[in-house]
Amino acid sequence: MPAQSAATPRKRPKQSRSLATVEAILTATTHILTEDGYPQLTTNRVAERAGVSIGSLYQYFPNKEALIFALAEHHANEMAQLAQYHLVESDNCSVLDVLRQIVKAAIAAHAVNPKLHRVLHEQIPNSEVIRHLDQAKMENQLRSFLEQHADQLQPNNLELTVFMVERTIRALIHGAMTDSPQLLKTGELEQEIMAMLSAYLVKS
Amino acid sequence: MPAQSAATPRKRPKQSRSLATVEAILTATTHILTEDGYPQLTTNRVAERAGVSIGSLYQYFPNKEALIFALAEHHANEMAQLAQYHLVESDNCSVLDVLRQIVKAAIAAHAVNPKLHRVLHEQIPNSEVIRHLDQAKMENQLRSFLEQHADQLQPNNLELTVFMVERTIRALIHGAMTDSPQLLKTGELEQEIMAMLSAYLVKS
DNA sequence: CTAAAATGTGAGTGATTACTCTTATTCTAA
DNA sequence: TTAGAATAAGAGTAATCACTCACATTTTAG
Repeated sequence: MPAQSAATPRKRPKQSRSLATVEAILTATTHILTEDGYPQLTTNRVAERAGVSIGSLYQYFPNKEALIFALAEHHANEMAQLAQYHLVESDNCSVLDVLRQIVKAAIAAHAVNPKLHRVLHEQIPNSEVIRHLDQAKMENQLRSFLEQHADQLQPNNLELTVFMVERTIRALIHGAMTDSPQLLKTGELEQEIMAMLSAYLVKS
Repeated sequence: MPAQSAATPRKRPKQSRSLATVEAILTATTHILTEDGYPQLTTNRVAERAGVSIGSLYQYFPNKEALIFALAEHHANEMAQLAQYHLVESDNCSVLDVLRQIVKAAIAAHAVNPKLHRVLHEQIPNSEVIRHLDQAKMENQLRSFLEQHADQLQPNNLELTVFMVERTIRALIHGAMTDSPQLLKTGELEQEIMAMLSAYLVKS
């Protein structure tokens, strides 16, 4: 089961020198992915673009997969961090207010690096692993929200509702990012997701 | 723009012999994809598994991409055909009845070959092209439905509504196929999608 | 200052793979 | 019967790529 070991850094960088190396490698990976796409992502290319030797790359990433996973993890953390920022004050708010906050947070999170996000989810082999990084965090937020307001909500099956809402939000944001970016800019998407989810969730 | 030419058969099979060859190649491709996944899909392997020489493969498919696209097209057609079967009689039915038919049809279509469907959409590079095959057909069905019952429906922006409903249905079915197959078998998913979409669409 | 640890280097390797090309076999039509 | 078209065969090729390894340089600590 090298599921972990395959994705675990071979060495931990200890000096600032090596920290810079690792950062340069991750940055180069991001740039190649967003500018040229996954098929152009070779480890030699990454090293070259990072201004680092191929040997150095393999000191910190045991294989290509680990490199991509590290990048995906980093990106997922940045998204979660930004989302958290949108979810500060959820007391003395109506159900709809909190729901709107969640939708806004999800949209904001997807704006961190849309190109990278898309490549990570559409072009990387075994992207399911990457998907679970985002998914798990959002499901937890949703579960907590749905539990707290259970009395004001229509559906009674918690896990099923978490599934429905999480998938719906992510699919719509991702789809808009890809095929209709203007829906995001104008706020139309936020409004329409709210219309859909409030009709589904809230007792009338 | 070799978008077409790259995916166009190099030669059209004319004798029954060659038709069998092409069919064997597509079948072998399906089996390798569903059993071993995309990384294991090499053209030599396909030929071997099909009991055909590699030279023969390249007589009918100019490159690997064209082979995959042909398979995706074939699968999309099978899905559309099965969906159409579920949409025969839509006269003197209520809005909800027609909507339920559409949901049922979409679920049935995804049951044609779930494993292949998943690989095509998750593992193939440039899967967006493949996605559009399914997407376009479903959007047309939805647009026609939404137009016909516009007076009984809440949303007023047709294209936006098509977007919302199409993405939602596909994401939920795909997600259930992947992560909670029992939701499909028990009919829970159909019921919950209906709850969500009817609340969103139908005037109360 | 010095030894050892950490870090960096990049030519090289072995394996893989998409695709070609030449030759052989089978079918069709007249 | 036969010429030519269609089809099949599969060894070979050129390119790519993930990854190693032996060695060089820099940093740290005592």
